[in-house]
Amino acid sequence: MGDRSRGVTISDVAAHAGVSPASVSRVLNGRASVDPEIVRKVQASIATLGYSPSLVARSLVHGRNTTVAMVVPDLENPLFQGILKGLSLAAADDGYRVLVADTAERVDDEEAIAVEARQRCDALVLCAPRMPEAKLRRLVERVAPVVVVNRPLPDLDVPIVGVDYVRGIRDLVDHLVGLGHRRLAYVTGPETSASNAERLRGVDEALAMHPSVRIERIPGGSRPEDGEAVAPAVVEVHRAGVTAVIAFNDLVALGLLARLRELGVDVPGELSVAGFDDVPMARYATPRLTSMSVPRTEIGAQVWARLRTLIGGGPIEHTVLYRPRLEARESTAAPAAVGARA
Amino acid sequence: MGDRSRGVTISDVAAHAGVSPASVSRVLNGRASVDPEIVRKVQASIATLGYSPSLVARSLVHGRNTTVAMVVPDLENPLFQGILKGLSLAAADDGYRVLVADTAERVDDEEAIAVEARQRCDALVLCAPRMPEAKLRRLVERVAPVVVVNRPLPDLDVPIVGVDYVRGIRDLVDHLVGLGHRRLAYVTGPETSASNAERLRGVDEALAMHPSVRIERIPGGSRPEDGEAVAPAVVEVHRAGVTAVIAFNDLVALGLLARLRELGVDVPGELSVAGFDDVPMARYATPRLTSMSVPRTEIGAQVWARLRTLIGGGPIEHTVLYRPRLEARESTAAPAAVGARA
DNA sequence: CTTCACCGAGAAATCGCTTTCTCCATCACC
DNA sequence: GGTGATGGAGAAAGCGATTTCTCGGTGAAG
Repeated sequence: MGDRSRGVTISDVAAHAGVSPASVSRVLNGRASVDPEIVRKVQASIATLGYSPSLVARSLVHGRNTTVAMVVPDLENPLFQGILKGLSLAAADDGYRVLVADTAERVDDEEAIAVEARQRCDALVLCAPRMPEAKLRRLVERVAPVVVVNRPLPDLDVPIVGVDYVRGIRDLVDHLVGLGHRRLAYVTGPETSASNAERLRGVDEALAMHPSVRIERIPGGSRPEDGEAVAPAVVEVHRAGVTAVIAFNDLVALGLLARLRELGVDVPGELSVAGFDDVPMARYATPRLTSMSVPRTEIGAQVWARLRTLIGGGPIEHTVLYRPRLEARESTAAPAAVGARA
Repeated sequence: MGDRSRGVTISDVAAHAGVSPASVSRVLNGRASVDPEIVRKVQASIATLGYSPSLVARSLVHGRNTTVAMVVPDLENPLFQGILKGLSLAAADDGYRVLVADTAERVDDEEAIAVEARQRCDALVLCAPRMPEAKLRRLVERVAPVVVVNRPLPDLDVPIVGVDYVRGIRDLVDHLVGLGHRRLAYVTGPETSASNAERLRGVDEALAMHPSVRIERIPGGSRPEDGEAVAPAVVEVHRAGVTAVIAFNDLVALGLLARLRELGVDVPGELSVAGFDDVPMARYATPRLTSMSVPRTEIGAQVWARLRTLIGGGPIEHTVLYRPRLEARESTAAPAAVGARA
């Protein structure tokens, strides 16, 4: 590991400088006052020998790694990328590094991967949108300290940082209703996805608040391909009177948009389309995609803040949910002047 | 670290099972034959105590971590994400984990970050497209074993995995020329970027092969914003006769595409646009973006293969360059029926 | 029946560092 | 000038595993 200097150890330095290893350690860590002469000699020896201390040995003594792990279902998802980036940068400021563990969407392996990752680190960040809740609860206890992302876990002592999907969907529906839409459709995410469940709650709440509105559900997915695949179904509901579609996320929305264009559906002229997450590409889509913006890197930074507290023996901080912000762009507009009532 | 079970050590297990720590270790690692009765007892004790061995202690003994680090300038870049993903999955198959170090494009910190990351790991993957070559060469020697991504470093003993940008650009130009274009433009990447330099070489070689072709250079960048910003300049050269544009990468191309649409330029009717990298979103752009596909995750896997060899004390394997594959989509087409000669 | 090779299990050394403990010397103060 | 407080440096004890070394016991061979 730190062995790039071919195994020169603290004892080598000590010998070379004619002092004890303890003194070298003191010089290294500045923990106690040391004779300036010794400091000088030790530093000289360190330079000469090209010594650099073994972090592993240090870790063994201190019982910590200054490393945390983040478990994600799919590194190619822009949301997780953003969180990883924010986490990684924030952690770096405190001298911590982040290890990534991509579970490649294999839900069954998630637990084992998380436990293994935890072994190597001081703490864990868990993004496991598909893991069954009971399993997740057990896991969380095993791997503490841990911060959970985007999973509500009521009554469990674990810090959670997430997105208020319920509110986000409500706000998005409000936006569309405000534009005059009364018949909407929601292209669902993966069935087992917790954040999809949240979004569905948002749909329900929105329906409760807008009695005159109807929202169809169309089984979708989480990737652009899913968006493409669902396009015919969307066209169908559109024919039946739906004037606006909310996709599970931007990836789906972008796929959908591409396919709709090919199917000759004018967005937003005939049909409004909105996504969720506001991925970087959303604003470069054609038309520029209306989306609910989620502060990805900020979430990552917040996760780190929670984790750091935990590692330092601090209290389990409160759950924090970020409220997505509407980014109204070109893909949503008032419905064509047909009967606006359903 | 593995301390989730509150510091139960191998000695605790040994005591509980009434055997020596050495035996517990043997049972754990299956290195030698052990009395079945002891095995049973030890396993029982392990289960009872919820013991799990400290990876750090192991690392200290073995002198390795089973962890490698990847240094990237920007985790939000789809290319690096793909490589990270491929690397991470391939490494996981061999029981290795990947630590990420995002340098946030701060070229000056790259060296320090790399060295620090290397301390924690058995090996390094270096993506440093902007680092001055001399500096990179020095660094590479310090942090070995290391694999370098996307940087040609002639005569240096280091495995390199990369993309043949030169060839890629040539092929892309061929594609455009084949469509009938004679006057092209290349929107450059960051000035200090090594892969931009490669692309420029590709441009030169292409020019040499097509004497009748002219290629303007337009200073650009590497992000969608840069693509948007450069749009007016592109329009200008278009007015002057350019019929096809190659962007440094897809992100730039996508930004450009969005802006061109707003400027009323028909792609590919009036102007063909091509990107590079074939990011996931390329095929969902409007029009679907022609690009040079780069096997991102495959590169990551290949990087791991090289790294593993190196870690195992194997030879420095040869440089491997992936030749990008043309993904001809809708954004490129034959030029409008004006004079096809420049 | 004795001797030797072999095998399995515990004791102990080791990995490279930090930290406590111990000791010696210096200083201040009475 | 003697004594206690102080401080700085080395010795040694961990941290938690692995691995070598050592030794006692068993089985086979002479």
